[in-house]
Amino acid sequence: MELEQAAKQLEALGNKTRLTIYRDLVEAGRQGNTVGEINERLDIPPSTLSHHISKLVQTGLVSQERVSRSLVCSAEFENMESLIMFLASNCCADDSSIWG
Amino acid sequence: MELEQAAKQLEALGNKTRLTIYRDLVEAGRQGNTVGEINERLDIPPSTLSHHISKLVQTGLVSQERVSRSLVCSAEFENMESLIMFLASNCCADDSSIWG
DNA sequence: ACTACATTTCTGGTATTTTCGAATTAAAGT
DNA sequence: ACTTTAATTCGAAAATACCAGAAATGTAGT
Repeated sequence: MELEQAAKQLEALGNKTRLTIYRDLVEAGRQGNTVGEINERLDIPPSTLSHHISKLVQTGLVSQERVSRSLVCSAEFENMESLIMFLASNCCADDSSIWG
Repeated sequence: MELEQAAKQLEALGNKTRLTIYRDLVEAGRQGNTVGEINERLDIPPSTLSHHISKLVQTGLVSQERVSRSLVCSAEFENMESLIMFLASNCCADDSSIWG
């Protein structure tokens, strides 16, 4: 992964609200959650929520798929893994210390 | 690690300049780099650089120690590892897929 | 005390982010 | 076509981030 993309993903996660949203999606697993469900659970106004989700989608950490009237959001686990890999290989002293 | 602290650290790393600074410190290893060395290598104006480093220090990702007239900055590897652990355990589908 | 050096803090300007109500678009049922 | 539901986009305010020159601070040598 390139530094610039990593920085953008880190920035997207570097906000309490968005990190909470992302974690909620992780908990939901592959099947994801609709925007409405996230809204109900976390009590974030629709427009605010939409912007935050949009930021996560832009960076590839979350994907969206329309199912009838709802938009289902899912965590993109593979991209998160890539980000973690980036941090471990570029930002750690020695991989063995953490991967061992 | 708590969500709020993780968000702050992610935010600190979620900036191209700061992520570059941090990587530079990782490369320098335990012995670190003085602010002046970072300044020379990355060509960032002193005041700007100082602010960025300060943000990294605030979140615990970097530490500073005065050595004579210079300030030596070092990456706090253990805190970075904690952050990676947080991401892997709270923000990934299944640890086994990445730690295997 | 004076000078040089290393870095921070001050200051101010510009840009971006965050927030959220209101208006709008999209989809589905009646 | 009309209504309801689901979510986005618009618009505008407040807060925060970013940048960098100038001034101040701390440290060491003369």
